[in-house]
Amino acid sequence: MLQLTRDGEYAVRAVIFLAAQPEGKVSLINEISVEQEVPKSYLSKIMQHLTRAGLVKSRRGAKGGFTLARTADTITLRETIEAVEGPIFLNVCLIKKGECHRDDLCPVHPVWKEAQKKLMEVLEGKTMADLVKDAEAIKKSSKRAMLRKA
Amino acid sequence: MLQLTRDGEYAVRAVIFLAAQPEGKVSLINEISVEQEVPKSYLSKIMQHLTRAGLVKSRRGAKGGFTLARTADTITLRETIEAVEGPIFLNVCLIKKGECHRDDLCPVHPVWKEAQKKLMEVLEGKTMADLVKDAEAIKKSSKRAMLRKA
DNA sequence: GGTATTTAAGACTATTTTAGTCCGAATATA
DNA sequence: TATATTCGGACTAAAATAGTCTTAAATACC
Repeated sequence: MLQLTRDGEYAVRAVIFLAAQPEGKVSLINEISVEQEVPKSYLSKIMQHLTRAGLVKSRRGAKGGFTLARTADTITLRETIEAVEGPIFLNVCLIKKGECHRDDLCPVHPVWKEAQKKLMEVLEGKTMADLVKDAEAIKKSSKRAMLRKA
Repeated sequence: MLQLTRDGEYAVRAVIFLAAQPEGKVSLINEISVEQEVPKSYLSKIMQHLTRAGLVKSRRGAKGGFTLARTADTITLRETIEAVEGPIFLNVCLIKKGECHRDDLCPVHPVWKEAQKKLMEVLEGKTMADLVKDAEAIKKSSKRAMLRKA
C-alpha cells in the first residue's frame, strides 16, 4: 500500500527511545511500551528483530533489558525500518531484473529508480542521534510557546 | 509494505498504453490485457476505477472500448496511481493530525513529510505524454544497439 | 541452590488487503 | 434481433497485518 507498517513505526519509536537514554541505561520492554505507546507483547517481537539485526543489544534475566548495540549516530532511519520490514522497494521492478515487465524497455522503471533513490536519501540522512537532537529542540521550543501563552 | 500494489502497476501500464495510441483509437480490454500482460478480468476492474476517476472514457457495446478522457500531458503518474490505490501517504501520521503519536512533538514526522514531498515531486513530474516519449526513445536506442551487434 | 526477573522463541488468532475470477445486466452497433 | 463490449458486484484463496499468549532460557541476588 505504499505505506509504512506498524512494525516500522514501532521500531523507530523504540530505537529513538533507546537513543535518548543516558549512557549505560538499560531499558525494559515495559518502559518502552508505556512510554512509546506500543502494545507490550507486540513490542517484544519488534525488539527481537532489532536485536537480531544488530541494532540493539539485549540481556535476559534480572537487571536485563535493552540498550543500543551501536552509537546513535551510526543508526539511520532506513536501517531501523529495514530491520523489521525487510528491504524497501517502492516497486517490485526495483527488486531485481526480470521482475520488471518488458525489462529495460519500460519507461516507468527509471522513474521508480529515482523515487527510490530520493526516499533512501531522506531515510539515510537521518540518524537516531539527529532525531533525539531534533526532539529536544522541539520540546524546548514548545515549552517557550507555552510560557508565552501563560 | 511501502510498495506499489499490482493495482497501481497495472493502472500505469493501461494508461500509458492508451496514451500511446493514435488519436481517436478506441482500445479494448482484450488488447490492453494482452499487450500489457495484465489478467483480463482483473484489468476490467482497474479500467472501471480509472473511468470513475475521470482519467479514462469508456463506451459499451459494439465498437466500444477505452480512450483517455484527457490529453496525455495532463495526466501524471501520481494521479494514475492514486486513481486505483487511493491517496498515497508514506506513513499514517501524514494522513491527518491526531493520527500521529505525540502529534507535534514527534521528531520523525518532519522526515516523513519531506520524504512524501520528494516522492510526490517525482510522481507528479512525469506525465503520460512524457512516458510515451521516453518509451519511444528507449525503443529507438535499443534498436540501434541491436544493429551494432548484428 | 532457589527464586524472582526478564528476554527469546514460536504457536496461535482475527481482520484486512491483495490479487484475482466469474457472471448477469446494461448499453451500443448494425 | 444478434453481437460486441463495458459495468457492477459477488465470490474466493492466499498472504500480510497486527496482535496475544505460553513456555523456555538466561541472569542476578539472597
